[in-house]
Amino acid sequence: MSTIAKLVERVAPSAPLTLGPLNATSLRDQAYALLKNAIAKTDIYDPRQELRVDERQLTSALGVSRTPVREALSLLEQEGFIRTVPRRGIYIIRKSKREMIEMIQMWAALESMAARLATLYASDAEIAKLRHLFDEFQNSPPSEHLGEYSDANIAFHTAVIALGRSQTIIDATRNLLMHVRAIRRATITQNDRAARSIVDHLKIIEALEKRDTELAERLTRQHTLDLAEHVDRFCDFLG
Amino acid sequence: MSTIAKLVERVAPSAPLTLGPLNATSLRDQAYALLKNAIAKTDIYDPRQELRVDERQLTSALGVSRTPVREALSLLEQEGFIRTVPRRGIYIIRKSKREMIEMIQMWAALESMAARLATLYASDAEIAKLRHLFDEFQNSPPSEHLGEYSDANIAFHTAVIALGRSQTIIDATRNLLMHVRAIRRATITQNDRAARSIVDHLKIIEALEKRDTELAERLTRQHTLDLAEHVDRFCDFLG
DNA sequence: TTATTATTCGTGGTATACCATATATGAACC
DNA sequence: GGTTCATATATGGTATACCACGAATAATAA
Repeated sequence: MSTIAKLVERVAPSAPLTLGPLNATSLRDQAYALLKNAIAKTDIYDPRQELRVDERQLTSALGVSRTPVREALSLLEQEGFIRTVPRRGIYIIRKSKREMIEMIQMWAALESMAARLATLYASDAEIAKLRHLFDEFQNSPPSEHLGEYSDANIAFHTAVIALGRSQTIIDATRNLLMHVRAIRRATITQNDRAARSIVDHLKIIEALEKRDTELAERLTRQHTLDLAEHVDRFCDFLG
Repeated sequence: MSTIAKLVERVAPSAPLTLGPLNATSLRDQAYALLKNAIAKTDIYDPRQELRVDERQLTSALGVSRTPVREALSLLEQEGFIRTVPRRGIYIIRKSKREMIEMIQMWAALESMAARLATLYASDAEIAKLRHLFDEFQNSPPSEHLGEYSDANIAFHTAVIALGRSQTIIDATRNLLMHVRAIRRATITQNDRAARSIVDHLKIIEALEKRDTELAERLTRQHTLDLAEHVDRFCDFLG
């Protein structure tokens, strides 16, 4: 049984007797969500990780036919998570270092635009909430809670994007996050980056509060471009 | 026969006797490309335009079964070009004004990042080519050749993005272009925007030539944000 | 043993039949 | 004539059988 298949839970485990709409969403969408979650949870950069996805094995594991599974896989392929090679198999894609850097640069472009929009359209209350994300790290240095800080770090960037109120940008960054998240986690422990990033974040929050459009945009962009630069230098474990 | 179906040509018209690989690409990909082209050529904002897509009609028009057509439609749905309503039908999506503005803003974010990258990585020769796009408009005002100028305008923006050498950004903007193109064409005739835009373009080219990263980025962003602003004011024909 | 050929098997791709249900149609009744 | 209910139809969703092709394996010859 493949490693991915193990992560997958059955769609309908032991069918409880709840009434109501039995299947609000299509099997295709369920399979899509399930697979995407499985991929997100997998550390695809672990060299020992099996990257093969067995289509027919999935269908039996999910208890559905090939059709909805194949449609879900088609979507994932278009999003760049997997690649299907005719008569060879379906494989989870391991992004190269260059691709990872490009994705971070694109993230920088979108988040900085979101920051710009946030200075124009977000409410004071919404911006104020950003500070709370780091309340617990005010007195104790983040280096002591790297796991929690990493989550807060990602939550911060996601929140800034949400403040921009552009559903288009929010949607576009959702998939990017899946790829970038692993790198953010890995690099947070390097070079005291946690402590530095919290300084940057506070400056960004201040710029947003002052409604300084250009500054908020520039700081946000530069903060993420720094990550791209860091990956370029220190993440040679990527292809 | 639906309007879309009329635009679709048969996949294999009268099968010429050329040897070689008969079907290099899968039927799914062929159907996908065909449908996307058909949608691109359709003026979906013409109120008389039929937006219904008949799945079974398509299969007979293309001479293939439902499976590859359905997979192609799935991809187009995920890209936001169509929407399938269970037991109702499949419809081409007409973007709302807000969505259009968001897409233009996202375009601004990505193209300005590409301009930034271009100042760092593009060659002088590549940047020089940008000027040629407007050679024919140097002496005669663009208002006399709006059709050609509109094409050159779009070519310019696409070229700037290509100079950034980020395949990720290039791919991401390709779909955006399909939506934004119609608006660029429509607005080029308004408010003497053609003449103004050519001035902006020349300034952007100069900034790229001078390798002024911040300036090139800012000018590019502002130029496209101006379009968003213009659409917000004058394009009420959008939902 | 090694090289070559034949065969099997696994894979993704495609065609097709069937299903569930919302809508449309029309018949029956008041 | 209008309302209600039963039936038919159309549509997207799903299951399944089959296909073509290449890789892996086995069989065979040198």
